[in-house]
Amino acid sequence: MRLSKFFMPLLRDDPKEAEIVSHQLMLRSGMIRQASSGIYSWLPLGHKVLRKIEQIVREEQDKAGAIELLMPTIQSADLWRESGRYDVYGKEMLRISDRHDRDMLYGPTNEELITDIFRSAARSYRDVPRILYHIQWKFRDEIRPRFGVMRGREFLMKDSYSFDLTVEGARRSYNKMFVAYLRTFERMGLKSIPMAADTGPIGGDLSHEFIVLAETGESEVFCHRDLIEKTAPEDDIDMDGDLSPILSEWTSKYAATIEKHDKERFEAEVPKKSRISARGIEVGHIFYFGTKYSVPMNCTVQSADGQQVNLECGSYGIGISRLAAAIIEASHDENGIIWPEPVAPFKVGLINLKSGDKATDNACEDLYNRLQNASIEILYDDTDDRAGAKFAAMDLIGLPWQLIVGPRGLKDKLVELKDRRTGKRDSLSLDEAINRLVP
RNA sequence: CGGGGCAUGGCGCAGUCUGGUAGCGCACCUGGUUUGGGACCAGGGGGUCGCAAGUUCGAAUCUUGCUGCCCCGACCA
Repeated sequence: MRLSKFFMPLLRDDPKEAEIVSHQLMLRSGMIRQASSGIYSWLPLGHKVLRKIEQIVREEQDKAGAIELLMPTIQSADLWRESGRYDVYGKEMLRISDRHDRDMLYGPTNEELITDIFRSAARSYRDVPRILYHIQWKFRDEIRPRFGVMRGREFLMKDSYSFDLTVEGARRSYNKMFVAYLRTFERMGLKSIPMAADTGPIGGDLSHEFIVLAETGESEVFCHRDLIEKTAPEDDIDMDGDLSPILSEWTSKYAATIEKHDKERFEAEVPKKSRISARGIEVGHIFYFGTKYSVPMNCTVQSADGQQVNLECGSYGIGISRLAAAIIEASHDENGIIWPEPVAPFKVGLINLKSGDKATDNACEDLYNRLQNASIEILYDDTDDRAGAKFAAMDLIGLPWQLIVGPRGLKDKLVELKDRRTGKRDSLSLDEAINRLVP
């Protein structure tokens, strides 16, 4: 993409409404624009990041055997009356009526809808287990939206729902999602730590929050140092095998958010040098809730011995739009964003230091074409801004690599490759630069 | 929802107290000089001062009502 043809409105100053760094940087880098309180448009740069995150989540769900579908944003109130949640949910639920005065709502979550879908299709124990998921926008009319997309009213979520015949089966589904989540966040360059959590209004008795550590995170968390140093299971893990050892490995050490923190237990269980107290952001939440919806909504299958059995269920969320902000909170410096490569909107920013200079233009065009042909995502700053402005803009938007081309280096047939994270620059020939960028 | 604050060009702000017909920096356009970390000079374009009613010869400024947005708290992926 040529910057001169792209749509990326940068701001030099922080808009005054932005309080936290991810919100400031998302606005300044032209990723998002506020439409109204807690509701955002995703501009091209932000949209690319959102899609990258979404795709990683999708791949890890698929790998765990979950099956993608898509449910609507607008739901009928009838299903919610059936589960009993219509009157319980409160003002967070955006209630609307259609032209026939039917009660509708913009879905804050989808347990009712998926249960309705599943009960109408599943007849036999052979139809389970299944994990179904979708990636869809949700709306919760928060009393006070804040921090940009970190706590918006409209947000993009991945939601999975598991259906099993038995409690043991439901635990296996839960374990799959648990492991999938570890891998998902690690692929995005994040350190996530599963922490025991309240089950909240959804109910149930087994639940973990996945917390990403970030200095500017919103909640205070406490955990054993070993958990920070742990890495997620490898790519070759058998998701259909017994995952419970991994679960115990990750849940046997102390980890709690401030809400669940037990200071005495923390100090009793964890040696002083291993105690971590930090800040974090909740990016995922998994629940096992048994028959909470399958009983009132009569979601059953027939078992091998001929009985009608209510299914054992769980739900598993990942805040996709929130992750974009969480990644920035965890990865930035005073100059701007530092994208981990797997979620970067482009891999490389090509900086032409002297547009209009023939040798420089030619070298840039050559690099641009060759990298494009190698399927490298590249943003070419071909504008006639001054060098300093281009450096500042490229640092702000945080592409992992900057390829810097100017007359000074070209005299010796060299260009510079700068690593955004470390700031390290290497002078290389054009061919070497390309070899470094093409895997 | 309780408490506090803000609303003036794309962004950041001054002007409001003390009423006289709108200004600054950045950004944008034109020309020139520049050109490796947010250049300089000159000349331009862009604003029903959130909305409505009122007071007044005259309202960004005073009064009343409304709306939107932000911050703290309670709540939350």
